[in-house]
Amino acid sequence: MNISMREPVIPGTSMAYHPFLPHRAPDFAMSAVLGHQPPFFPTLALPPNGAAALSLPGALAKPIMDQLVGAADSGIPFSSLGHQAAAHLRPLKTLEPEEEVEDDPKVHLEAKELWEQFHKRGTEMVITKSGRRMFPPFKVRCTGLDKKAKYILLMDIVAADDCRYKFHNSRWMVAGKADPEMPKRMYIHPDSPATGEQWMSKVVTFHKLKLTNNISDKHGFSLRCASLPSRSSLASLQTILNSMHKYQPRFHIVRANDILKLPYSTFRTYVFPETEFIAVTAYQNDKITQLKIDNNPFAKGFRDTGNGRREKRKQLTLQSMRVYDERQKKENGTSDESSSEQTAFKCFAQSTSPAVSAVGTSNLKDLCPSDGESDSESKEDPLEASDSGKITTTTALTVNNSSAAAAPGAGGGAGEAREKHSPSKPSPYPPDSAGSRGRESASKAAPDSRHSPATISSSTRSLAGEEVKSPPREDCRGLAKEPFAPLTVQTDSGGHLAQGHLPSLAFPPGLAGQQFFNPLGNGHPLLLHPGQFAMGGAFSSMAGMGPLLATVSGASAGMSGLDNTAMATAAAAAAQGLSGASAAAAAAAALPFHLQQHVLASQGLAMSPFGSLFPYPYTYMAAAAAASTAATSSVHRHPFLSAVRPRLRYSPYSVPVPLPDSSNLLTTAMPSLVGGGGGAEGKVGALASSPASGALDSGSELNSRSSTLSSGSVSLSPKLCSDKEATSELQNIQRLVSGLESKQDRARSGSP
DNA sequence: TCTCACACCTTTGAAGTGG
DNA sequence: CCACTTCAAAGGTGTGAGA
Repeated sequence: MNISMREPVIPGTSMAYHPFLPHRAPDFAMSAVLGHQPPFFPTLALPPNGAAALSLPGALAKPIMDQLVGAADSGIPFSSLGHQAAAHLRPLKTLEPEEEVEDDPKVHLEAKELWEQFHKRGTEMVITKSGRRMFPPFKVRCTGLDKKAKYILLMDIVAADDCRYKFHNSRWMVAGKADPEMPKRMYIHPDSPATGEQWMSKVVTFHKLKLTNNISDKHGFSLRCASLPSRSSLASLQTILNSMHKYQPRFHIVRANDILKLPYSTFRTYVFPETEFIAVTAYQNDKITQLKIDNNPFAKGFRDTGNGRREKRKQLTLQSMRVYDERQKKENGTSDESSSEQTAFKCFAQSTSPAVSAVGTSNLKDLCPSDGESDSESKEDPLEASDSGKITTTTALTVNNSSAAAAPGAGGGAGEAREKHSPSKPSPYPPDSAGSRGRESASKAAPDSRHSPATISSSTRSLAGEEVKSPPREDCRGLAKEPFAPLTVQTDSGGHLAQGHLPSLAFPPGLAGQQFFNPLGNGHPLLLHPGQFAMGGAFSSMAGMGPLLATVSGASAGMSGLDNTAMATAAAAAAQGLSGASAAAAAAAALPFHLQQHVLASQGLAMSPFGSLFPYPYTYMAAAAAASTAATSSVHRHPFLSAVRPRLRYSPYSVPVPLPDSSNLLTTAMPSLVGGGGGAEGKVGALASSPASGALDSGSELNSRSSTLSSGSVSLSPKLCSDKEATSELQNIQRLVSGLESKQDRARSGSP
């Protein structure tokens, strides 16, 4: 990246996009300057003091983008572009070789069985104003990464469908159309960027991510944050969800050595259908509650097996009943003592199950008839049962994978680390939090780090247990050994995003309109751990990235620039019941490419009701999203979970080239369907054994343990940074940025 | 349906202790 | 200086009452 901040400010750019303005978040988004679909339009949510550090010369964006878009549309060689545009093409071009290097990432969901158990019951995730963690925690293990290359790992949570749900008659039912979707945020793993080797050596966890329904939540660290967040808040960032709506977490791998390159990097997206959940403010399904209680160590106090509140309550009640019984006996000497006693016991036994064999345990038995051993383990240590015990044991029994167990080196190391940890104090998330403290048990984590041969193959299970038999899934059924397997999308080549073919993409009914196809086009802001901004390299390169990362400025042209056809399309889409986003996407799809960007950007910005936090709400998606959404008028998002894992490559760097039809895309997207098409999916089972079992905790010991991270972009773990240090870093950043700002101000005033 | 205070629990890190 | 233990604060849970 060789772009200098001394780039002259180009006039005519809306100040609203100036990132230095205090009333706006340091939002910057890279427009689809070259016709590709940026995986998302990131809005960095930053710690207050560091926010300015990401301030970028957004004012440059529009004119440059106009040049690029114009060139892309007209086929003008980039070399003929003005120096500004050309300057911004350089980094893109230099990235190409890196993107060309073939790696074959595979992602395996940790605690898969646990997730499946929850999923069978229609998992609920509690969301609160202050934010609640996900349980089970979202943890994955990566393989197939290029050991040397650096990757950024992200997670986000998107709506699974367009429905609102209600819990009625002990089951979740659709209760209408979804409420307007909350602005989404990308959660960047705090260890990002790290080498593939480092990622693969650990379990990547995102348990620090919290779910909230509080739209004024500040934990995205917007500019509006008035004070330096506490250390705890640094480590826990939140994403906003709607209660009673269904969501799907997604995991993204981006090969990039700098967070700032995210916008033009290739995204590989992995979706694990079993991680789908319904957000609730209070548990609706008792079974879910019990399952959580039985598995979440923090809820230990509610277990029937221990001395928790429930047990005490139960005992109290039991005691009072006994007293009552005795009184009855005295009053009525003819009563059957034993029977009355038993009656009382039966009553509780039925309602709450015996202490040792908890309800949850029995539930698990129902779910997993064969894992009696898990049960016993869970009794001994429910905590272990949650992640290591049950899951690991079950895994050992049911998952035919010895790769993890065959990783003695790493496992041994982890085991040593675990020795420090008191066995009586297991971590709730052994592979991560325990690992972060060097207590991880390899013997437990290793079996957990199984590979999923079916990881890349399609799932035969649809959401909510429905059996949606889409042809692709039928085709892949034979390949899928596991009921759940991640969907993968790789964003890469951008040809199909071009205007001409957009509406013609023939996605399977299930995929068309499926949000999954625009998953990264949602305009997710980025949730970054503050430590990730303590990157000298990042900031230095950031300066040059300004224009590219800057928003699609000048999008204020907005809808006024729409032609009638586009408007009609949008109106029609809206009339057909599409969401606003869909309608917008439809409109965009009907527009010339360069207009699409503007329209969408404009809408997104205009519609953002959340101020600085959400400059690019859902509608701020680009062409791919538009294509997928517009491809069908019937919103059928579900299918993306039931369909074959698509693997799309949206190259951020290529000029849009219309595809003849969708077959090309699908060929790439569904290698499992098109024989040999995809390679990655075809290599099921060919995974190398996972190295260590360890945790790449959000707290992240990665950086502290490893000195191999490049010095320029090492992300400091929040845990490792004291507040003082963080403050200092942020102040430095602020100074840096203030310098940039003054530069830019001068440039702006000096330009015509 | 949501919010809040609450009790119960784990995690975390600092302080203390001993070798 | 290191390893270990102890302790207290912080924070994660589901509960249940009330709005």
